[in-house]
Parts: sequence; C-alpha cells; structure tokens
Amino acid sequence: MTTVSPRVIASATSWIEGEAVRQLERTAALEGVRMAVGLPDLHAGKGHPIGAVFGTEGLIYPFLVGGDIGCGMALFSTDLSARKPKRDRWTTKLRGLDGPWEGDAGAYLAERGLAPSDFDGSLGTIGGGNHFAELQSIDAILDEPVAAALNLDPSRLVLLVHSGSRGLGESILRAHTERFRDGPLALGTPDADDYLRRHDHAMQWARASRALIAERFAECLGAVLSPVLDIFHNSVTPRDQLWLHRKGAAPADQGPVVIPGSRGHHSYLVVPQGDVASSGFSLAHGAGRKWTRSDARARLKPRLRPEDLVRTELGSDVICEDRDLLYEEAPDAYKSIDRVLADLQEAGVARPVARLRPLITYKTRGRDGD
DNA sequence: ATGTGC
Repeated sequence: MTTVSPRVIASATSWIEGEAVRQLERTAALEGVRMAVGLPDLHAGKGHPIGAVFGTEGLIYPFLVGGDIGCGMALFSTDLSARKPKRDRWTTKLRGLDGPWEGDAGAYLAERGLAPSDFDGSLGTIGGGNHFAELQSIDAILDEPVAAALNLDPSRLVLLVHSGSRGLGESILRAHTERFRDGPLALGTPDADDYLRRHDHAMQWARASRALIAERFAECLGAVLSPVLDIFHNSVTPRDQLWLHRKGAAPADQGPVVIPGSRGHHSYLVVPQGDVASSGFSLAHGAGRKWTRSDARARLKPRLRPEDLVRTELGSDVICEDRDLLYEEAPDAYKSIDRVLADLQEAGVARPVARLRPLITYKTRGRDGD
C-alpha cells in the first residue's frame, strides 16, 4: 500500500503543533487516501486534525467530516451605517437568540426544499464552542474590483455568522458510528448513498440555519440584510476523481471566502488564486487554536477577569454569558490570523479582498436563553 | 461540536 506524503501549507516561522502533524500523517495513511493537506490553521483534534483536507478514492470516511456536517461561514451586508455605530444600544437589543425561533421552522425549511427533521427546534440558533454571529465594519478594501463585484460598501456594516447543523449532523455521524465505528463506506453502496443523502441534507439545513440566525440578529436591530456568501468548511464532496473531506477547511474552488480571526482580531475576505490544487482545493477556515480549551482556562483565569474579555483590544464587545466559554474562546487561545493569511499568500493560493473589524460578537446570553 | 452527561 502506498502512503501519500501530507503537505502542510505554512511557512517555517509558523508554529504548528507536533501532535497536529502526527495526526495529519496518521490520517494520510488510511486506506484510500490519495491526498492530504494541512492548512495554516492546522491543529490537533480528537484523533484527526482540524484545518485539513483529505482526498480519497473509492471510500469515504464520515468521521473525517466530523459531527458538525455543513458547518461554515455566512456573510451578509446590512443597511446599518458604519459611520455612527450605536454599539451600546445594539448590544442591549441583541437578545433572545439562544432560545428556539418563534417562527415555523418546518415551513422555513420547506421553502428551501428541505425535509423536516427531529432537530428543527435548533434551526436559527448559534450553538456553542467557537460559533458566533458578529457585526463588523469593513476596515480596509484590499482588492477593489472583487469587493465591488460582491457589492461590499464600506459605509455599511456586515454580519458574519459561524454555525453548523447543531444536533442534526451529530445524529448522522452517531448513526454511522454505531454501525461502522470509525470505518469507511465504499462509494456506490446503499450505505454510502444513504450517508451522503443525509450529509447533503445537513449541509443545506446548516446553510438555512445561518440565514435564519442572521435574520434573527438583524431583527433585533431593525436592520435589513442582503447575502454576500455562504461557504462550508466541514463536508465531503467530489472533485475530479477524489472525494474531498474538508475538516475545518474552506473551499478554494468556489469563489471568495471569509477567514475569521479570533473574536478579538480582524477577519479577512479572501479570494482563491493560483494553483489551488496544490492546497487540496482548500484554504484555512480560521486562525486555528493555539491552546486547548482546558489550557486556555488554566492560563487565563488567573490573569484575566470576565470583564477584561467582554471588551477586546480592537474595542469590540463580546456577548458571552457563559464564563468558561469566555476563557476558552479568548483571543489569546488562538494563533495570529495575519500569520495564517501570510502563509496562504506566500503559498500563492489566496489574496485578501477586505479586512473586517469586529464591533459586536454574539456568543450566548447564557443557558437560560435571555 | 453536542436539544452536551451521572
């Protein structure tokens, strides 16, 4: 059996944890894997790395997509003026997003041609972990023509939503794992067809949920939205003769993507360029974790109070009433988004279009909703 | 990541 050598898209000065590279190598050695690439935000996950793409032939591995099938980033422009942001007022008005949507989720999904599921009560909710909805200003335009083609207007704020398929994707992976553990599915078999059908449903559910999160957020502020882009970073999809398993990897073959920094740093809108096959048709999906969740709590609790974390270095507000989550998701727990972007630029696979600056990040109002 | 786990 031939083993492919994984490529890591990162300069020598970028810190990549040894365990993440070992996970990349082990995963690259799985049966049927023909291509493995670590993106600059590569970090260790639970057995397999995050910030990576694996191309297989003949087989698919549901665990390489993970439980949050269809997780991704959606960007919307708003009619809110960037010139005089009413940050305090908006921060007060942003509530009620944690609980179930009061509207008819089944009808919302049906309008998009989607069948109902047992998890539709979570549609339009952000969820936990690194998920968020963030109001941002367009700090700098770095590629005028591309920005203009996307109708980006620096005088208006934008809304970035990071969320996925909540309990739905998790249930799909669990059903697979109960029968096959961490085993693959052979393409063309009924089991593979069944998984891919459910996977595609979870993808579209996640996209619909991001749109609904944005609508609920905008409704709190009385804002009007218009969609700019929506991209998946957890998925398995065919490309040429390979099946690309993206686990925390943005597509490089579907136009512009947003790469979020930490909640205290900028995000970048970038456009893929050059030989994107060299990076597995993929780009980084974020800054990447530097510290595990437990490390972040242990290191930061002694030196930072929650009050220090709800206002960031860039002067943005973070709405996060879950104390532990505030530490786990602190900007210091993440690598530098500028380094990640520089690595992609040096590899010749992406160039920046706009720099986005956080104004208000909504994580959670707490377990009781609001 | 998780309508989260005893």
